[in-house]
Amino acid sequence: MADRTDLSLYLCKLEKRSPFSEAARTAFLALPVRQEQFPANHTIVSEGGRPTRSCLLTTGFVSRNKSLRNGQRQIVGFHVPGDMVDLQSALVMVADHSIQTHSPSTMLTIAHADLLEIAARFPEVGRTLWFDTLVDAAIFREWTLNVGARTAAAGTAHLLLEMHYRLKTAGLAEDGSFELPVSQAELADAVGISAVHMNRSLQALRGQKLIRTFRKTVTIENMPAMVELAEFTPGYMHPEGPRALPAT
Amino acid sequence: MADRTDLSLYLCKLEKRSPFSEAARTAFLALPVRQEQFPANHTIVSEGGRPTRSCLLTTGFVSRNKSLRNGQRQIVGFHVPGDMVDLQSALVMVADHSIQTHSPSTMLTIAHADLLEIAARFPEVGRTLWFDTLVDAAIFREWTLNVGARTAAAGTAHLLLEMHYRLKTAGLAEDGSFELPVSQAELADAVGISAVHMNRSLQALRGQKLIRTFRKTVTIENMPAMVELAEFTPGYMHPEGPRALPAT
DNA sequence: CGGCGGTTTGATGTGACTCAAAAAGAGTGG
DNA sequence: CCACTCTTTTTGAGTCACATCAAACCGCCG
Repeated sequence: MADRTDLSLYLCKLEKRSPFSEAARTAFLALPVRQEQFPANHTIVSEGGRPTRSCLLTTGFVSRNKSLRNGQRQIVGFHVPGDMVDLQSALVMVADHSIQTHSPSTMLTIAHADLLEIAARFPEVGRTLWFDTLVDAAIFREWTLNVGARTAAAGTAHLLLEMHYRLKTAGLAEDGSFELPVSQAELADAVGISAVHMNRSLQALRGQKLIRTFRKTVTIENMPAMVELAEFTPGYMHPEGPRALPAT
Repeated sequence: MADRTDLSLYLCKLEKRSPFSEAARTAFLALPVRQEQFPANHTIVSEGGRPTRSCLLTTGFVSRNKSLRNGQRQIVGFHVPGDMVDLQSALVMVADHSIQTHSPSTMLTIAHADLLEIAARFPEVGRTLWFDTLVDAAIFREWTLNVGARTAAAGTAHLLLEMHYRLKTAGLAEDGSFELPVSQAELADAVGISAVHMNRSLQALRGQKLIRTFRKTVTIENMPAMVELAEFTPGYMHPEGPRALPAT
């Protein structure tokens, strides 16, 4: 799970969903990658930019956000190691949102042309990347619900549960504990509330002994109550993987 | 643009983005479809359901929504004729949201197996469907911004502008006028505000002579002011189409 | 030790919600 | 064409969740 300079981390995740042929696996691992390092709070892609490579996050923490003229920022998603952060740029030419690190991060970048080529050559690879995009979209939908319909406390709880779930899947959480290198102001931008109110929502969760925080580590103390409050059901992330390929 | 019992409507839209080979075009039009009719306010897919066919909307108006236990409902997207409403179910087995008609609608449905098969056989088809999903995701992101960061009036304006833009692209709007067969309560669920507040937001827009409404017809009277208020930039829908396929 | 980003607290304002009921349309059947 | 019902829109009043502003506090780093 540690720092890798090859794509096996991502391959592993993809194949957990549906296996590749031997040839696809070989070609995938042979994709030319470039490793890049970024400091914390660094903007990797800006809204309106035209990235030329897609990024696989191997260590660190990044977010995707959009902003309004008045300075209001909305974080529309977080990414954890093992995520293809900028898969969409493979096909979409101009970025409709920014991507930013929250802790020092390392990425493996792949040229779009290479990604499209392997997707075209091996249908199972294309299908899996498409599925990745579908899961991404499902997470955005849930986030809309979070921001639009849930109360501040429930939305916050939901965000924490999602991050816990995803980090655990990536092997980066234990016993309901995980590192969240994100300030309260940033969490607020993700849930669509003010920083002050985020602070008070977290206090409420702590007061009810649902969570505990120390430095940037969050511990979920009462998982059932959190799940109940947030109405969290991880099904929307589709851990079951994609539909099996029709027999050919 | 009218009622068609074949897929040429959708093919047309897809090929405006990037052309298919002759063989792909033929295979696409030969996909076995089934035409289905639904009345208004009919639930086509329920959250948790397992649809077996994907739907292309040919006439009517539908939405995708998720709800909370307390009855709060969030509409996460609308669809206009020419949209593949349920493309995602081709790969994702269990629906994470419901799909509902708002006016009498007719759909062409395609078996998932057929869709996956043609996507695998013709890389350009797979790529185009993937792109469709990417645009879908981009719209969800903008919607999150709408619900989380914009004020009620600006969010409402943005929603109206997006619907106008998409309907116009589908040839269903003229001179800033379009049919929106959706009640104010439903619009409220889309913008994440109460029905009463939606009513007052619409009154505000009317009061400033930005829009006019008659029955279910909305007319945008002052396009520049609306665009300014909503900070609407259609770029997020990526009308430029996908990146060109790498020369093989 | 001073400066700095982040967290916490308090006070006050307001945008949006809820409840309730009237008014206006739309659909149905006689 | 009217009477009836049902839905949708509109209005008013009272309340609450959340925003804003401002200042204090804290841990961290140089």
